[in-house]
Amino acid sequence: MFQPVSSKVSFPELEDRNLKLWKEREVFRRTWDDAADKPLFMLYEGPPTANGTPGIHHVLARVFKDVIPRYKTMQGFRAFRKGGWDTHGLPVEIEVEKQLGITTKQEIEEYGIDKFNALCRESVMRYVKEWEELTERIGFWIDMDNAYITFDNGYIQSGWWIIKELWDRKLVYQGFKVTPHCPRCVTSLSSHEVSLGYQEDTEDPSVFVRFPMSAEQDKALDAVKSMGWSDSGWDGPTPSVLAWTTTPWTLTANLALAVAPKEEYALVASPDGAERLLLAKPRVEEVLGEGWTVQATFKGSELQGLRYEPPFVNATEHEGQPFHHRVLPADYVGMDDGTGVVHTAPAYGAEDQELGKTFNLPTVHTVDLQGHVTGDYPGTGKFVKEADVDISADLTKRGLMFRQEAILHTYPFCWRCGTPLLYYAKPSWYIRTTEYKDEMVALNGDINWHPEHIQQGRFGEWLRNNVDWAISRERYWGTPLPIWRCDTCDEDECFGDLDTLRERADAATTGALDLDGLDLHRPYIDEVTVICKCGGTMHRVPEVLDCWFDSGVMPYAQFNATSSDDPMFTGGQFPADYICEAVDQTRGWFYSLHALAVLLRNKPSYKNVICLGLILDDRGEKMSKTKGNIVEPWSVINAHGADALRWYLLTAAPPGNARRFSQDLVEESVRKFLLTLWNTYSFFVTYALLDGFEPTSADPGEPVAELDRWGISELNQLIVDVTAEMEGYNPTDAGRKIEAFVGELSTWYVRRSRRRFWKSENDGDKRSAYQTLYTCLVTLSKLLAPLTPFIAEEMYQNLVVASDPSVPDSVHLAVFPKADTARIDKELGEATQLVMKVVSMGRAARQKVQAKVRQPLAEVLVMPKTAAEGALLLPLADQVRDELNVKQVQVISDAEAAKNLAVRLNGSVVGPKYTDRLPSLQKAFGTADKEAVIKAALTGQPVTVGEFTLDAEDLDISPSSDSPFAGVLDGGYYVAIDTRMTPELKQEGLARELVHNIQNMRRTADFDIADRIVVWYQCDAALQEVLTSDAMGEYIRTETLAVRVEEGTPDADAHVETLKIEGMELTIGVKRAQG
RNA sequence: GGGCCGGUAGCUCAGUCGGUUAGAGCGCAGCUCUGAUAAAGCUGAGGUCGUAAGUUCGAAUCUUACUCGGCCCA
Repeated sequence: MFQPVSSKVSFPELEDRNLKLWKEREVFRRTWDDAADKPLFMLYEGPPTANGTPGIHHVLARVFKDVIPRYKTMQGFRAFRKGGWDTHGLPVEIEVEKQLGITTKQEIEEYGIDKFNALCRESVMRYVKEWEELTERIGFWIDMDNAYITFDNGYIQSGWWIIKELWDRKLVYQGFKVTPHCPRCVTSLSSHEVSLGYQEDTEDPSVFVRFPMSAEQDKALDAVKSMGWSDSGWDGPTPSVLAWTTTPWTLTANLALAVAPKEEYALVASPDGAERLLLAKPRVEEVLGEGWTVQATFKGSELQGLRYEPPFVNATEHEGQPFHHRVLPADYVGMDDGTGVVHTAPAYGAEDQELGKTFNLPTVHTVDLQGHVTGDYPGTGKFVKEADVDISADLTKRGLMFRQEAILHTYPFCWRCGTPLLYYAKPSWYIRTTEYKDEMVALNGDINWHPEHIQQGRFGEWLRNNVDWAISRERYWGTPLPIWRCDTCDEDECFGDLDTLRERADAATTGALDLDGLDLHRPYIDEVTVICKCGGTMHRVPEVLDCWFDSGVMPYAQFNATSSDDPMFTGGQFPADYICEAVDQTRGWFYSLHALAVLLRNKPSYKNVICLGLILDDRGEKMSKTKGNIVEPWSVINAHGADALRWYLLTAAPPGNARRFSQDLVEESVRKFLLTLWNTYSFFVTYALLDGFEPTSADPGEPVAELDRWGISELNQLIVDVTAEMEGYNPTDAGRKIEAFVGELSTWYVRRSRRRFWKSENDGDKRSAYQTLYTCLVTLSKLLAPLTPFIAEEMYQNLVVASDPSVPDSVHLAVFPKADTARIDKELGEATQLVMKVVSMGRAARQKVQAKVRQPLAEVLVMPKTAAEGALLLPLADQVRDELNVKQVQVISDAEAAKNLAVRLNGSVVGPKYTDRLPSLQKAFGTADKEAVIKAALTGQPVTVGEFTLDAEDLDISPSSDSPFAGVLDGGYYVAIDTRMTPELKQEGLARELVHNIQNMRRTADFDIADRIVVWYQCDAALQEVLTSDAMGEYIRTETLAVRVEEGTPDADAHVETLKIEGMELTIGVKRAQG
């Protein structure tokens, strides 16, 4: 027998109960341990950082991560779900800096790297407990007991192995990376820190500088010939390229001039002909004003290779070859400011550096890390902003300054100390991902992206514009870069494992260290020195690896793999079947996973990915700590429960879209879906208990009742749909379809079936109704299990486990439903939709004439749109009759319908159309055969009235007011009720009115549904006639479970009310019958 | 400045291949029904489908430009 289920429910309590049940029965563990023979389904958990409390956006990701493995488990897979923690990186260090009240690297080193890193280690796991609690509470099943942690030695060694693999393939190199740098703090700033310090209206110099073309040029260059160059030099004044900059100090490091390859450039001569300048044609007038004449024009691409004289001598050779300063093409050059020629100093601009890499330019520094000019330049020794003055003066003196002004613009300053930031190229370690760009792009095509547009859009775009991946950071708390450099000969060597390192370690200095027990972090690993082949001593380079590298090695490091023969590669643990993160991971984890897998295995590392949009607040703004609009997940969960939150997050919006979040919307989704489901469930259990219904596991066979056949048909269609959506990684539409089904189950199936459960005979029809509803509820519990695991478990336990010990003891160990497509009856589905349409129109018709549904009527007329629909409707006429409370349903033709309709000209259409001919049309229309006109118009045919041909739009058809039928016309359907009353109908109406009132009294008196009662009444003759008539009296007793209905004074303890029915007053008393 | 996504009722969202009258839920107003419901039903108010142009017999849907919002990059 089932446990009774109240319609009142607290979802949070229900969830606590089931959390305990899962724990006691070890359900999650058994999905793995008892499934050793099943195929693996791999989830890779993108590790969160546990140095802050989880927010609602984390819940979003965790719910979507959870849904798919739960579904796959029920489909017969062994779902691998190992948790993980991201523990390294700058945010952790900044947190500790705050704690210590320090801000610079120097202070960290003074404090002691060992102590600093110990604090980092502590800090990063500070909120692990909160994360674990929330994870468990929302029902995200992931193995947190065996989570991988990126700071573990085992994890670090996997990273080392991968660096070594890439190193051996010559894919790791040291180059320069331009970063925003604070010369006072002597440190790089993260992009987040930079964005804290932008200042508008900063005054800076704005200088236009001549770059005279070199006397020596490449003979192959057509452009220089047309400018008048030959072996003997320039014919006429030497032309100069004109370029613009706001940082004169970077001119000391100028190595190239960049032009837009697709734009047009012009060689122009000054009005007096003494000067010739080359710049972008669209910029000529704005920069030079009027009077300059165009001598020749060139595509930017034609200028590539043009040699010029740099303002300062800074490089004459590179990699053993003579170096010449040249014009080079770059897509980033714009036409909106400057001269369309961009001065390029690879050491002091990110784009400059990229261009430098493309064309193999050296990186020449003329400024030190404190921002002081070095070498032999104007202003040497001064801070760059002061040196600007000296440099400008020098250029003016040498005639290279074309124009000098000042501008106001937005410039970044250090958020800590207010010093202007410099973009500065620092040595950095790279992985040569560009070598595998084509493979990365191609293999991205094998990944199943949701939403699809990310694949060729944001992610594809990112891959196509790939630049080498900078993987090192000059910091402390991170995986140390396993590269040692010789003090003597500068040789670098990479160590991929501890054994090799141990063999090569310098016993004299390292001997005392126990490598196996060593914390592989700084500063300890830095103490290990190695003897170089040259005999010198090698020290580890100071850098640590970026935490994105940590995340990218996760597929291998979570198994502590240290070789490409590791069993994980052949055991199905790679690649992942599924990952899920928010869209901000496009350049983060999605990329780091993909890049490393392509480089290492020439394979994608995930097959399917759901890429989630951001969560915004209820006003559509991004949630952030500073705005204070963060929604705390616990308050939502405590108020509405985890299933409610899950359901809302899963179904309210497509996962890829940015979405607004508000607690009100969660509440709405509870009311709309969870409560409807619960009430249906509660209804079933309540009546099943009354009737002693026991489910059988045997297939009850084809149900007899049309309604049951419909329910089962819709249910099987639902299984087909939900399975398809889940297989397509679309839990949102799966959920929406379930919601639609539950709605119809509750408001159509159950409402229509109420009397079948309520009637006293325990016959086959009743049993069929129970069996149908039972089947629907049990199937729903399984379909819902991945989405709302708690309520699904609650229903399954009570409906299935309690009465059948042979089934799995948790819905999450059960098999996902399989559709019986033979039971899907599409025609019946359409017919039922039609019934709903007709019933809806019938109610509208009743409403029009204020005819209560409680009052039976003789007949309803239905004109369907097509004859075929009429045939579809007829077998279900009973349902229409019942819903509309009429004695008869008649399907009628257009012609018959026309009798009850009126037609007039649609003035607003006909008026403008016929203007002055309107009176004669009206005359003709007045004498026309109205029924013929209506009939034609209903079928959409044009109709001839006198000399006029009228279309449907010219006519306005409406139910006729002088017909006894009150009708409604909508979309080609006509439904009309017969408003004529007979004494019998009237009496029946009164009887129903009495039943209605007595039922209300039962409820007010708080009787149990099954209580038998005694009824007393005092009323006038008309009502008494109803109460005492054979047919109606019996009907009233049956409906109200009355053992006696008698005239007289109620017992003193009866519940008594005085009522008015149809203007007639009566007094009724009700009381529980004895025994 | 570049890339991607979105803009449909007061709110949250559907809208299939371009095709009849652009829908649902919530909210609001009125009515009805009800011994499962914290429900449900009916009616009404509420829409320039972001704007404009184009393609087409026909555009919420396709194309282009613009605009607003969001994200990423520079």
